[in-house]
Amino acid sequence: MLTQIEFMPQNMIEIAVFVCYIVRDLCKGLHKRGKMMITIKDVAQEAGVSVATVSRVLNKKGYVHEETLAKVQQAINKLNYTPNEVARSLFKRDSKLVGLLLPDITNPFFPELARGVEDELQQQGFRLLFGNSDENPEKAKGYVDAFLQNQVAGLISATQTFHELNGQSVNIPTVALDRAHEKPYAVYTDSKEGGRMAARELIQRGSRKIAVLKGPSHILPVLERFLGAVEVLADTEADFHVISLTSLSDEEAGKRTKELFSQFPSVDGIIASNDMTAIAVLREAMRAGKSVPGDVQVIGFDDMPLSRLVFPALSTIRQPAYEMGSKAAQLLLKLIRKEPVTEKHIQLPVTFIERDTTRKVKRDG
Amino acid sequence: MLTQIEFMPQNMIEIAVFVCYIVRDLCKGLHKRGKMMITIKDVAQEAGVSVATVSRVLNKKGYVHEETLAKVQQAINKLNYTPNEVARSLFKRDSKLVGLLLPDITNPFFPELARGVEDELQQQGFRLLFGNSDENPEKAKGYVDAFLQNQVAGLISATQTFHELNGQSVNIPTVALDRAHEKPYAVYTDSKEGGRMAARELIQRGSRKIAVLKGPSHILPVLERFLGAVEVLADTEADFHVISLTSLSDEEAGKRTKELFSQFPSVDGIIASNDMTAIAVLREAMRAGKSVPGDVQVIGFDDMPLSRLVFPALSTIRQPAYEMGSKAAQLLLKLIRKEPVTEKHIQLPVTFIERDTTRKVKRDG
DNA sequence: TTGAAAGCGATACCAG
DNA sequence: CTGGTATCGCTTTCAA
Repeated sequence: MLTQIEFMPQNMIEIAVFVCYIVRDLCKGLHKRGKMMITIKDVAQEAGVSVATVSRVLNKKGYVHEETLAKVQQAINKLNYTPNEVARSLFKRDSKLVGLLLPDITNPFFPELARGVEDELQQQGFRLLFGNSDENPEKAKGYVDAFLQNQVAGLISATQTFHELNGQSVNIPTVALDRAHEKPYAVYTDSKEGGRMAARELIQRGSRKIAVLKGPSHILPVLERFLGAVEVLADTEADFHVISLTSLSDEEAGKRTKELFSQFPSVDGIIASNDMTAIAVLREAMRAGKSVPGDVQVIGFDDMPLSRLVFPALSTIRQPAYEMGSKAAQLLLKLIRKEPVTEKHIQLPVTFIERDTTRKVKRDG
Repeated sequence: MLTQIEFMPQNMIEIAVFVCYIVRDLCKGLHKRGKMMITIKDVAQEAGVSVATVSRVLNKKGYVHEETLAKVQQAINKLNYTPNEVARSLFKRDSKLVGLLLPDITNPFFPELARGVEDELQQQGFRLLFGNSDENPEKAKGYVDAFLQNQVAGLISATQTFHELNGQSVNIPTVALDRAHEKPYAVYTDSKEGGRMAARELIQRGSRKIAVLKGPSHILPVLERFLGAVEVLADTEADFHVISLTSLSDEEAGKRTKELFSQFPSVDGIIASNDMTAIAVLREAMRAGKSVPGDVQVIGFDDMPLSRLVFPALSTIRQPAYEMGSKAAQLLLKLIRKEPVTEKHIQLPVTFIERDTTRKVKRDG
């Protein structure tokens, strides 16, 4: 603000200049003054103390006199002040943010997982920065960079492509959501055992001509569950046929299943890559006029929320998605707080969920 | 660092004191030195210029000499420097973050929507801060506060409870994902017309004893679609029966449908609250041995990805979830950039997706 | 075209 | 117990 008027404008030009000065001075130091925000300074002023003191009460650190504390809290309430997390983060070199990298939230397996992560973090005062990588390394890197630039306190990643850039300098707490022994911290399910389980259950329930839908092998847990199934199948006298899918899309699964039924009409058991493909299989079976589980049994993998809703309700190998998320979050939180962790790798069990696409087993004995 | 050694220690105590001083001085100003990060200063030093200059090339603002520019860029590459978004945000009083508040990502309608938002933002260099409100005002408020404290550049909310706290001082760009005329900016579908559409299609295809599943009326679009359906139904000579659900859970829908079939076995058309409930209905119909669409037609609302996978594939009124998300993000981005917006309210059309739970219409004429 | 310096809001040291 | 102040990494005047 002009503090003194140094001259009286005499003509238009001088007036213009004068106005310019006023405007300039008015704008000084206010390069961005859209929204005013209440700062710790305002609180200090209101309470008649220093910012240091306000900071102390904010963080409940150091000594503050009872009365002072009351004054400060009053000021805080009166002004409706909330501390600026950004300023905090800048100074502390970390934040209350956690980055979550998923292949694709649109894949029905992930929402539950994300929810598990989110619930756990939310309870502990952390927030989620979230991205879909589409298993695209570029995108994944973009997100990790962005997370790092925002000084997230930790990272949870369910993408395959993630650990490749992990080698970089991601030296913040990180937990992976794959089976991944090479990674320092991870939460996963026993996919191979899941595969075995699926095969066993089908065999036990009488299937002898089994088709296995092999998902894209570059997705580790998908490969493992396939391997598990084959391991068991190879050990029986059952015939089996492997169908290699290039994606987990339901179109492809549907199409290939149709072919399967016309090529091998006698197939009496199908182990799908996951629930999504299992449902596609189911649909083709119905279309082909097969009775499920009478003519052909079908078993999925994942146990997405909708699997129990289809008709017939899908039997499947359940991965506890929500729990995986929440365990991962718990682990991460421990790492962030530098609390001791006993289990660096957490393996959650898979379970067979018996519904209506498999036959009821006859009690032996 | 001790710059001068003022005395020579003579005995153990003095040595101890001496060591203490050294340690203290070494630690000075290094309250948190876990991970070193490369700052603009390092780049400046490496390039032999000032930080101001580096900042200029970073932001492509102001004049920078060709050669200087080259030097700086080299330094940046050499050091693999990325600017700290937090520091940036602090100064600029906003960030490259956008807050997304959803009722529950686990509800199959939302992942697609979230993906739409995310894709759009990601392309424009923005990142997503994300929370589930469960339509709980406390939680919603918690998230909005957190978003604000992190200086998000904008907010997208699909929760009912959101606008209540909107009255507060949320003076950053915000777009709502409900039909909400009271809100300044919103993206939504024409739910009422959707409801009408559902009723019309069922009537046109011959249903005369129709049951309408009314979802919880506090969810606006759910209420509207119900109202739309009733509006059409009331205008025909068809009987109809309303079932009030207290939630959109499939258990409740299933249970109530079961009751319905035993109470009114002659019901020949069901308008569900959404696809989730429609699938529950479908399942009960199959269980009850009804043929769909022969005995009873079923129509859903939403068109979730799985709806076409169930058997019989679900006929439904489609809401373009992905598009809603991406439109909302586009609108928000415009607001953030203070670009002119022509449409403050964007209404997206709903469409009838004819699949196999409704009868094929006989061409009239 | 460049650099020095003043912040952005909060924290933590140190001296009182 | 409290206040002054340097600092976090970056942007933006302003003067050179």
